[in-house]
Amino acid sequence: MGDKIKNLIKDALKNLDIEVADIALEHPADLKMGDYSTNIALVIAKDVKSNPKELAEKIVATLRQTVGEFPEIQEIQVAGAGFINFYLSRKFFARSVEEILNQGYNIGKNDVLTGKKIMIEYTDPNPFKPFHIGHLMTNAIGESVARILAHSGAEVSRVNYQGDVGLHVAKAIYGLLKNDKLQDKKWTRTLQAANIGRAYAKGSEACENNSEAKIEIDEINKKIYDKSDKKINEIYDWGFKTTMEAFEDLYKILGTKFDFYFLESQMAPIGERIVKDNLDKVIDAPHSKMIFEESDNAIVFKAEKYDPKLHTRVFITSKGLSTYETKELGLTEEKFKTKPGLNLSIIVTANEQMDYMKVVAKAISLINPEHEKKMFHITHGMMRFVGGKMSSRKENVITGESLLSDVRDLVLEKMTDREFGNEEREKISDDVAVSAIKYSILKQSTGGDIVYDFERSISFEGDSGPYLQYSHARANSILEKAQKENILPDPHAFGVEIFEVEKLLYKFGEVVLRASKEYEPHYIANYLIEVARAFNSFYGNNLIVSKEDKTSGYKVALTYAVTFVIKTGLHLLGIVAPKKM
RNA sequence: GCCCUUGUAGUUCAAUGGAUAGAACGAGGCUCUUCUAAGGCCUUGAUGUAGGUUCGAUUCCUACCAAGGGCACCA
Repeated sequence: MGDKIKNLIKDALKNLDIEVADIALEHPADLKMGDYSTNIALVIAKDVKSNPKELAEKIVATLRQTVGEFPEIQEIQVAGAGFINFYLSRKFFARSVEEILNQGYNIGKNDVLTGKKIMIEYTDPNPFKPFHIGHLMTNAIGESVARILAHSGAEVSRVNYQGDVGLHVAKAIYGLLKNDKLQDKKWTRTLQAANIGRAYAKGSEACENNSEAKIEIDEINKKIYDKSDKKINEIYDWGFKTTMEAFEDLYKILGTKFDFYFLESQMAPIGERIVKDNLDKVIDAPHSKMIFEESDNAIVFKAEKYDPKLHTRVFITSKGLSTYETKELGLTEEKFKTKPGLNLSIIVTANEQMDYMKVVAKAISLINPEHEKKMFHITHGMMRFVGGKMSSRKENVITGESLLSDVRDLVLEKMTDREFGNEEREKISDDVAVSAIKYSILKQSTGGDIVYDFERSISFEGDSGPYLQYSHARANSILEKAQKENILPDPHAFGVEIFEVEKLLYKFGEVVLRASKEYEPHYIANYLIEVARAFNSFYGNNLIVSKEDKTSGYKVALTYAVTFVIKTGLHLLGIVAPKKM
């Protein structure tokens, strides 16, 4: 529709002997100001030496001569400083409702990424450490972006990258060795994993405050690498399996299914090979710059030579161990190998990793420019909470599991007066809890920090995930009633009134497209709230299912369209929309 | 010190260079013998400071102020 209006304006301008390169057409923020709006008169007024308002009137007069051929357009008006507003017709909205019914859950799809292979890495919790709400944040964003890109036609692979070796594992094993109770196998997988997380916190604390413990932890670390100690090997195998499986349990509830797992220990030798192949290699000869060079017995990359905003980072330590940066080189290569023909490799992390990711990216651009061009880093803000910084090294960490169960309890409390089977009740409480948490993360743009507020994140009112689910469930309940009363959806049985919710529904595809181009789920979250609000208002002011009402079939059709849009939109946020709640 | 984020109602967040800066929470009032009140309706309140570009700036540029993060062997 937008293109049609643009062409219409172009033709009108041509009639007035005005040529323009591009016409900005937008949806006014306020529905009273029309469905589409252009500022073209304001933009070109100066060039054609005219007053914007008069020019707008002139353009509108010309537009009106041809607009009769377009039954979708009801009215064109000049408003404000010289805006031209287009009001769409009753027929247009009815047609858009019909279109949504035809598309069903395919609504909002586009094909800008059709044929593209995209890999997206997110979540990345480390075995032996707690899965905390920071991981929940990365998971929510990554999963949502993955689904949005798939809705734009991309072939998406989900990837998880995890630190299976390193000091954190040694700390956890130290904590376990010092406290047998934390190794108890009689608990559920989830509780065992929580104990391992506790052991990590204890080991970490000991490492900071006790020099003997630090030496012991270093010993353990060596033994983990060379696998020389049977007892440690046993604990390692159990701890690795237990924490990894506990993560899987959580992914199931969260609605994530990874296609590939990469482990740091496996990436290290691949990265080391790349570093060694490029050691002292001179590139960009006139300036005799090198990629990797030796400095203080370590192998480093002096990125500031290429970009003054970057800095030097160590890739291989003086002890010969590869750092995160080197493993990242290996990981990048592995990703492209795993998925031949990969067009885009996305990584989602907190923004504290931004600067060194840039250094790594610079190194890759020198080694393999083709890969670097296909990489994209989505950074999100830090999850912080009232009362200080959260750290899994201390025990003031909120784990994903504990947060979920707290929210679930509140949901169950709220559901006591509704009738459900036990299994159904469990499933719905999971879905609503996940929705409360994910929505509180996804409703804001990904750049900034999130101040974590327990009360707020579990809110079921207003601007929340459960509000969206509730709106969807209510709509479904109406559809059930309509079915019982044998009122079929009929997109042609409309009356004169145009409901606000109709004016929102047809924009869904544009919102998905924008979210997909900018990797920003919050556009969808905000849009869905608007739709839900408009629907709830419609619901409150209209009797939808009614034998006496000749337009009831249309209202039912509209309600169907709302469920398709909300359910599909929630899916793109990684949230399930239950039929009842 | 240098680099990167971010500064919007009391609070948490929106606003593809546009019109009267939107929500939600909070506070106050109304609303369920019609389809789920986790709802609806009404009232209340904000662009860090100083310049610049522009017909028009929350948005772009510069400086300053404030918060957070990063800057060599942790990830």
